[in-house]
Amino acid sequence: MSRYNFKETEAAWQALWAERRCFAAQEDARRPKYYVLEMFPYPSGRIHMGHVRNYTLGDVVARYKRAKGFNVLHPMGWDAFGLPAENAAMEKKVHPAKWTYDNIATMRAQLKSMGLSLDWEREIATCNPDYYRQQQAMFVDLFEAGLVYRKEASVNWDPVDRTVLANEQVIDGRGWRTGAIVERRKLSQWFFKITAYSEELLTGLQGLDRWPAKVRLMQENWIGRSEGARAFFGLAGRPDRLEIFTTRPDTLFGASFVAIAADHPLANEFGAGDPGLAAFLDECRKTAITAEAIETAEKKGYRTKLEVIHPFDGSWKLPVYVANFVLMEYCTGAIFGCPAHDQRDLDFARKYGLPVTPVVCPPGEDPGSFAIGDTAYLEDGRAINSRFLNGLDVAAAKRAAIQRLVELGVGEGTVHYRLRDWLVSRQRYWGCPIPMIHCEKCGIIPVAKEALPVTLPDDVSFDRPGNPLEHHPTWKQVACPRCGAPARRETDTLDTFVDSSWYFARFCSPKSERPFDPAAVDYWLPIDQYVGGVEHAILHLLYSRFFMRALSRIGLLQLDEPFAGLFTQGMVCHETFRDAAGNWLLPEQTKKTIDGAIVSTIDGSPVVVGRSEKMSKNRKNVVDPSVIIDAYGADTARWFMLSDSPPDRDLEWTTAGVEGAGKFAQRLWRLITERLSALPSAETPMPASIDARCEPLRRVTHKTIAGVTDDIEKFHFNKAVARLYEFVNVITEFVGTNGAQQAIPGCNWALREAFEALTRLIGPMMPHLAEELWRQLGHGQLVMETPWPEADRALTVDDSVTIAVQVNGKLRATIELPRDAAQSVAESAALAEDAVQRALAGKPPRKVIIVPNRIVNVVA
RNA sequence: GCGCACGUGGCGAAAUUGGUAGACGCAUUGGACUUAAAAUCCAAAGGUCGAAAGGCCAUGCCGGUUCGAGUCCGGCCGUGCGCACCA
Repeated sequence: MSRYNFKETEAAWQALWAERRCFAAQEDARRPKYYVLEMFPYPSGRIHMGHVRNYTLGDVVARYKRAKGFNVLHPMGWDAFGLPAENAAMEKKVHPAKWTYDNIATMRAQLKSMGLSLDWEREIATCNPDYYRQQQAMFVDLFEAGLVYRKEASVNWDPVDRTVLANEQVIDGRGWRTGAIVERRKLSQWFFKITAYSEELLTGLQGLDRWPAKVRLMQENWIGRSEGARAFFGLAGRPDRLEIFTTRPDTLFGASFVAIAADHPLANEFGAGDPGLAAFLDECRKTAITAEAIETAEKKGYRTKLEVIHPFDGSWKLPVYVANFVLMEYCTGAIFGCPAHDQRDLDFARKYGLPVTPVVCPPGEDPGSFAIGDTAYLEDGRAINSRFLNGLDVAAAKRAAIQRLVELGVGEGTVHYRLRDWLVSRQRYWGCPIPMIHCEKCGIIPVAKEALPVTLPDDVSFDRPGNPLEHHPTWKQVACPRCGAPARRETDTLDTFVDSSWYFARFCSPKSERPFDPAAVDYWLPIDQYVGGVEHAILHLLYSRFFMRALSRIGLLQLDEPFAGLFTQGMVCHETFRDAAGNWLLPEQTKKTIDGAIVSTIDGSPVVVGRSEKMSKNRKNVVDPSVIIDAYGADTARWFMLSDSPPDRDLEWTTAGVEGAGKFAQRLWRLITERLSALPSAETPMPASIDARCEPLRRVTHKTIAGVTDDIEKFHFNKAVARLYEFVNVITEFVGTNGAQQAIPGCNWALREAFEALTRLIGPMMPHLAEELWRQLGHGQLVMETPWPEADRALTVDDSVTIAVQVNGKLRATIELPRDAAQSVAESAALAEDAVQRALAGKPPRKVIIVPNRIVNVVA
């Protein structure tokens, strides 16, 4: 029995693909293009199973589309800047650049062993000065276009990584990488003006019909559009005014107080002359901002000595509170409270004895007697107690109130977005230097384009905490480009999410002297299919959508949406193991004893098996892809990744599953290679007449072609796998299990057809095995150069159909009928069934429902 | 708290979108081959009653619509994800 030697075979085909430059892409106006991309990896050391899944999914698409005749671009690169390199530098005394490039070399070799159809000639690394030089030029252009600015703001500070973070990188009040509770710090920082595109980024989502609805919704919520009005309340006895935002301008006559944030300028001003207020402000600032803290924190206010005047009535004064639930970060940091129609305001009013005036009357209630109890009324109704608004419904009252605000010059209708500008400066070394110079005389001056790139100095030390660029003895000393006086180079570097916001466009012309070659980006963009983890639903995917718009503004390309199709894959999970002391154990440090118990291989002690979780180094529930590829081969690892679980769901890694995949590869090998001698040659045309006994096999072949094609188009790879198993089972049954002698003698041509279809259909999933089988089948051409098989429609539709027969909705029999048989034929055939008659128990059917080619339901 | 998903055998999952629930795989059990094991092949298998034929019960729970519901509607329960003092 011959065994498939995956080790030699995989290496040989990989070498041949590389030698023939099979995956090198070139623009070709005559062919339809297809750009498929997986999110590029951070070179952390070695690839993990998440990478294997991600790149396998993308590679199936790439190879399939190539076979379908598309000109496919499928590149790979490295998201190479980032903090782990600096941490490694501190711990292992190795330079971040060396650490990073060593990791890239390791991971590149690992990826190559997977047999991915990647165009390695386009490989890029974001830490390469050739790459970040372009990014620095973009930064300067964006600065000049007003899309980059520097301002002092209250920002998120991660005390562990010792850098600021963007809003998107703070999750539940904690840094996204470190998990440390972020602090608020007032710092001068660089921002990208993503808010200039709030509306566009929101409406653009509607056109992304090949994105998961979930991701679109998340971005929609993140942008957080709310329509309402801004209104000005005059400060009693002062010339200035207080600006508030509300979504309910129709309830202005129900106002009973105004509340401002503790960080509001007015709060600070009054705190100076009011020790009680000063103490309250202190208390507010100390309150943590984690989810739990917010959940439990009591809603508190402090009544200031300030009063404001109602925008609609100069004689109506309202008290001003400082309240701990009003956020300076959101909108103007000031609200008006309408207790009758907002639950939080109601609680507040009850607590501090403020009036509760209903101004919206529910339908059916008497306006004269309607009163609010413990629950605010939030629904629609008619305006009451609201002078000129009385009688209007909520929507009309909103419009009328806004109109009056405008007439009186005390406000206007407005749209507010939750999205904040993107804070991009980081106080770290291993990132793209921000090409700016601070001159005492001239201010902030961009580095001249000719002087780019501003490269990172090599001679840095990580001996003390903080930014090594800041500590460098000479690097930041520079002459002002404008006046020549001694000036200071910007020592902040860019958020690595900037690097990843345009890498996919750089792949179109990775060696261009300009950021992009216009012909190349015109040809390849947008990306037809992007594949990656859902954890980037907001961060990377939103930033990139913004960045393409910003780059279009400065004329580098013309593109709004970079990712026409998006697929978010699930995680790779594995059981977790701990020993008696609670220490995590690697899967290979555990074994199953004869009686089924799991014990440690270190000391034989019992192991506690925990629930399956995402593979992570912390929990040690990881399996090294290289170990698997060495033991089972890349094709087997890929096949397992594709079987069983739908790609968008989490996948449970099991040794048994991988072994099953390996067995299938061997089974395929035997099935085909053991019967080669019986087959007609590869060039034999279809015989003029084919033995009727071959038809069942031919039908299954063509149905499988049609089914697998449809499954791949829809990303239902697990179903494609199941279908191929079924196909193999059918072929096996057809040929018998003891070699070729049992096959129907006249059907060798049909058998070759089945084998060839099978080989081509597994090509995207198990490319090496497919190539080898294709060669064994006598083909000189590569299977990856062979067009995708076409199903013969005449063979995918059966002449007869199995119809279910129900009595009162319960299955009683099945009948075989010619396709599209007359309803009367179906009815009499159904009624002729014994089981049907038994179920009817002699009663005549009241009604017979017939769905052609599907079902007959007899109603008794 | 708000929003969005999802709940199907021992396990991963299918189910042509309202029409034969459990395809396919894993694990399991029996058998063949073998001195034996591995590998391979064949077969069984949702639960339950039954010797069998066959019946009944089964898609988280409770209702509803329908000739017919895993699929649609309403209400619970549970899990996961996102956002969260959002004005």
